[in-house]
Amino acid sequence: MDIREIFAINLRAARKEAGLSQEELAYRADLDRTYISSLERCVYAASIDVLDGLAKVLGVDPAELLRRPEGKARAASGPKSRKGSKAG
Amino acid sequence: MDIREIFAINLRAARKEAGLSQEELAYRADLDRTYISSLERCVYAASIDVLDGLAKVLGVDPAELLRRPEGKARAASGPKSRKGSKAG
DNA sequence: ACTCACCACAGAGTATTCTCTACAAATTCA
DNA sequence: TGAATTTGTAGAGAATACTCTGTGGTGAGT
Repeated sequence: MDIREIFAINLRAARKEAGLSQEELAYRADLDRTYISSLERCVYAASIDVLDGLAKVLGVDPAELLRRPEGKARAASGPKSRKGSKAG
Repeated sequence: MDIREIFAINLRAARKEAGLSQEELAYRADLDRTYISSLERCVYAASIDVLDGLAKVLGVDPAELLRRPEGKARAASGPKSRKGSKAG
């Protein structure tokens, strides 16, 4: 599990915990909405300045956002083809 | 205390702890020597990829490098004017 | 004085992050 | 089904991280 993924997972979790949309978080952290989206999809490696800004808004410690999730969530690696069971 | 400073302090401490020079650390982490120097002087905001690479080489947790030093270190702020008016 | 190892610092170039605009899929609500 | 909200994604440009090269300063050992 790479550091971007750890960060992405923690970021999304903390964001939801705070009850914020990507847009609202972006606004408060003075960042772009699409960039938040990218971070949660591991597109970029955020700088520690960005990390710090997000942590402040989310009310967590910066180091917390890089902490590898304990349960380790091996299953979360790939959403396989979830399209099949649509049955609609 | 800004996040770059926290990182700089922790990086330098971990590096010395590991008994490495900036050059040796740079080599092992596949980074440039002058860049390591810059990071320890808060010139740049490292990306989390770099942070992760350095943490691996130094044998510490990535989150550890962002952990605010306990205690304080308020005194270490500035090397006063050590120039001594050299005058050409 | 000389060498050696280590570090600060600057300038220019390359690579990557981050912003902005725009469109579309997914989700929620009525 | 339809409207509002949220998120994914793409492309182009501005900002900044990161590399490479070179200069100089400091302290230890000879």
